[in-house]
Amino acid sequence: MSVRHALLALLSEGPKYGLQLREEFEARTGEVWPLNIGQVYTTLQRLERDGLVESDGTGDDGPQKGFRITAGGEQELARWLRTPPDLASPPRDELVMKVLVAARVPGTDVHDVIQVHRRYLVELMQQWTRIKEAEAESDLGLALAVDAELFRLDAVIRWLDSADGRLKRAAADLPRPVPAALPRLRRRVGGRL
Amino acid sequence: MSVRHALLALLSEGPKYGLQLREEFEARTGEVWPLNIGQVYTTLQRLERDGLVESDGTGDDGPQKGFRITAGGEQELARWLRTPPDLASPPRDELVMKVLVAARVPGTDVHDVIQVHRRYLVELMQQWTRIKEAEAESDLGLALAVDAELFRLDAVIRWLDSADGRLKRAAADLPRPVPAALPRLRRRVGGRL
DNA sequence: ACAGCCATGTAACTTGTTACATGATTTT
DNA sequence: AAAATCATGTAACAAGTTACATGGCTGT
Repeated sequence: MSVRHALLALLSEGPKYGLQLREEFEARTGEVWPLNIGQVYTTLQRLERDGLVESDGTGDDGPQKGFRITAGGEQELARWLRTPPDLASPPRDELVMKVLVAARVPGTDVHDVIQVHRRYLVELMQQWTRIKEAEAESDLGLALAVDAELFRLDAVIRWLDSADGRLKRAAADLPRPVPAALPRLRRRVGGRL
Repeated sequence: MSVRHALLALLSEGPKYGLQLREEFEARTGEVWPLNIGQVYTTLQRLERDGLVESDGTGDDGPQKGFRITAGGEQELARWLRTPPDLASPPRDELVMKVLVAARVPGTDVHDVIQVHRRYLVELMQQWTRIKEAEAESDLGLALAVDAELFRLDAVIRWLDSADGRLKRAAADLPRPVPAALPRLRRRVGGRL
């Protein structure tokens, strides 16, 4: 749902063709987010089907087949830009899932699992930091994209540490607290917009 | 790729059937991550196809059709728990994309877009905090899941603030710095494990 | 002439979602 | 007997990935 709107945004600056869209997408994200070319074409097809873009004669049945955004497309783009992503039921983070689930797999030490991942995350942050120092000064998109990743990784590391603490405390307090079958209540957050 | 392994982990504690897997998954994540029941069944089919789980006679062709993990499944689970997620080319965050892309959509004020989303994120954090205060004491899974979300949201907010600053500075320094066509270099990070 | 690139596309697959269909058992 | 809930599944779709096929143009 994200790439779709990004392409729409690029087209709002003027007609573009497939490969060009990929290049501009990657340029704006400092080459940090590669974009599959196959997806560009299939996404363009769906956008056309939904009436958000249309072919602008040039290069039909040839190279550099241009697309232009429609009025409906402009409208959808404006809507998207002001609508917060649906964070209501949060994305299932893989690392979080590992920890939640590893805590009870027989023969597995959760703290081991946590530390293995923590080391990897710290190393990743160092790599991104090096890239940022070397190149981000001249490339705003790169700086923003790398920052986003650094903030994200930092948050994950801090969560791992807090989870490690919580799990240690829980293990000390009650050896096996297993609240096996609780009454089910489904949580609902957000949804106001 | 995440749910698949979570189910495997649940089955490593003993045979389970479909609905039961959903219930236990949601219990461990404090009901914060709802799990679609349809996905449970299709994932079980794929796991069986791949030889990671097998049906344990009980309830075949009836209700409570049990599955048990195979040796291959145990092995795959252990591998997964120690393999860091591929963070090399980072996930395309929708909010980050909006900002990177909104910066240049004609007739759009990036700072507006940023502030709209910032307000929403702060409100979401407050909601999660309330839930945590009310219920997390008695539910470790919920506490961990909510913490993960709080850390994540906090990171996003801080990134929004830093991006806002960066964009303001960039606008002041050079009115339109557009480095239109840079030499393409694709970034590679990680990949060591 | 041929290698290499630019450019567009298609096929097959995975993960995930929603909605619907179908029975069996339990509750009222 | 009807309604609710438990339980399993299927169909159709969206988004994303990889790999392959095809053709035009360019430089050697």
